[in-house]
Amino acid sequence: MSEPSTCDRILDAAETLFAEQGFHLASLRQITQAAGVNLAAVHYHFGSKQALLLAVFRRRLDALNQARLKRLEEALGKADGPQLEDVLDAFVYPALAFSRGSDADGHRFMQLLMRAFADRDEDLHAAISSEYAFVMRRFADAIAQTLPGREPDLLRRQLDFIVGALTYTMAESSLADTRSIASDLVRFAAAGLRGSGLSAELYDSTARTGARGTLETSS
Amino acid sequence: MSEPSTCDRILDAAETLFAEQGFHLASLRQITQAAGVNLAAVHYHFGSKQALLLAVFRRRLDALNQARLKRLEEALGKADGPQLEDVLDAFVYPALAFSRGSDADGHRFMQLLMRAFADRDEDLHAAISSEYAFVMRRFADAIAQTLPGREPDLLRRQLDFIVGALTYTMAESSLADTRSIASDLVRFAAAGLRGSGLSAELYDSTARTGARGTLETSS
DNA sequence: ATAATATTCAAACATGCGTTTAAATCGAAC
DNA sequence: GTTCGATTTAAACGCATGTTTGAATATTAT
Repeated sequence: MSEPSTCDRILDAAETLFAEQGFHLASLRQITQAAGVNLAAVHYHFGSKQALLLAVFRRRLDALNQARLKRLEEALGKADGPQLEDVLDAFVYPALAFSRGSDADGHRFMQLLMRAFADRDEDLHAAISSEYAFVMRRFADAIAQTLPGREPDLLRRQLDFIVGALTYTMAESSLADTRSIASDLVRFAAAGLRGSGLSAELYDSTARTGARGTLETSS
Repeated sequence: MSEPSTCDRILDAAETLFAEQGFHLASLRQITQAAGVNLAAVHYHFGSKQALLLAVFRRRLDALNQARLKRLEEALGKADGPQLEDVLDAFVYPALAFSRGSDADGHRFMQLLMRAFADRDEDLHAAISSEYAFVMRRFADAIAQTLPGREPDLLRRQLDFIVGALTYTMAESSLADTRSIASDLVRFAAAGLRGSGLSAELYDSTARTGARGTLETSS
């Protein structure tokens, strides 16, 4: 009885095969065969293929969110108030460590996560968003606290830049050192945030000669 | 004969449906019905569903690469040498304009492109890379020219950050103004690049004293 | 007009899919 | 030891898919 349960074996196999081949290409026959369980076990324990995918996501996102929030709490509890780099690191590092840890499936899950963002599956998107919205707002608030006066719309847009950079980086198959990648990304994001406090829209209102017109103010 | 040819009608419908639903979910019956052509026309003109996908990519990537390189040439031809913002804009703006232009299919194609990066389809990945490698190197060289002394490995990594931010932003369905998004992203990327070029030891300011401990201490 | 070629068409083929079913097997509780 | 619910199993169902086929039609050149 040291064997993992049927549910866990299905979840593990599904996570691997969904990430490797995509949701629609990975078949339940493949998954159940890799898990060493019967085909019908999926519908017995989860109800449908789609519900299985959601279960795979939930299991990992819970752990990731917890790790991120724990680090965020540490950053917020500092004596002098939160430092921007600490907040960014609390967001970036757990995800990268998760995607490159000793568990090879972590990396595959992160590829699956990026796939989910690329997909237009609305049910899946909604499920992930609801699982993430709370965490994202905590981080947005913390970052705003370190950048007083920043317009909320611009900050949201810049957070998307960081999420994109992080997601894309995680999906890359390069096996470079996690900590150094996290360091580089935090530094890059912090510099990007600090160095572009004013929205381009404020400049665009007067310069109508195209994007380059607004960009040549590279003082 | 004022109607578009069968090939073009298939390509248009395929681009839309691949982007909306993904490669494996969009069926040839859907595509040929939307195009108003017979089911077998796909195999007659393209050979297979996969070959149709590659044809869809090639048609758009040619145009995007051309637009990017044209703007890059303009940036490189400036009297005082290329400005970092101009080079970044040459990379960012055509993609964003393409994804949000008057042609609604442009946006869908960019979603399809992000999907391709998330997919592990090696044939597709190789085809896209070969179509992109030349352009990417041109831009990497141009950026390196504006940031003398930057370590090539770090620059490559930072370029991936920018590609990720751009790709993720393009896949978002928000309909905000293209030029303002491009400007914000260029400004963010330029600040990120300029502000994080120094090694960790030299990058030392009061704002960062807490980050190093967090980043380089494993939990 | 005729022949040759290129293209379109409706129909079928083989396959794999997610799902369902109903019987078989297991594990405790009484 | 029997009973009863939980779990596993093998088999089948219905359906959609990519692909192929061969005849019908349009296009072009002679």
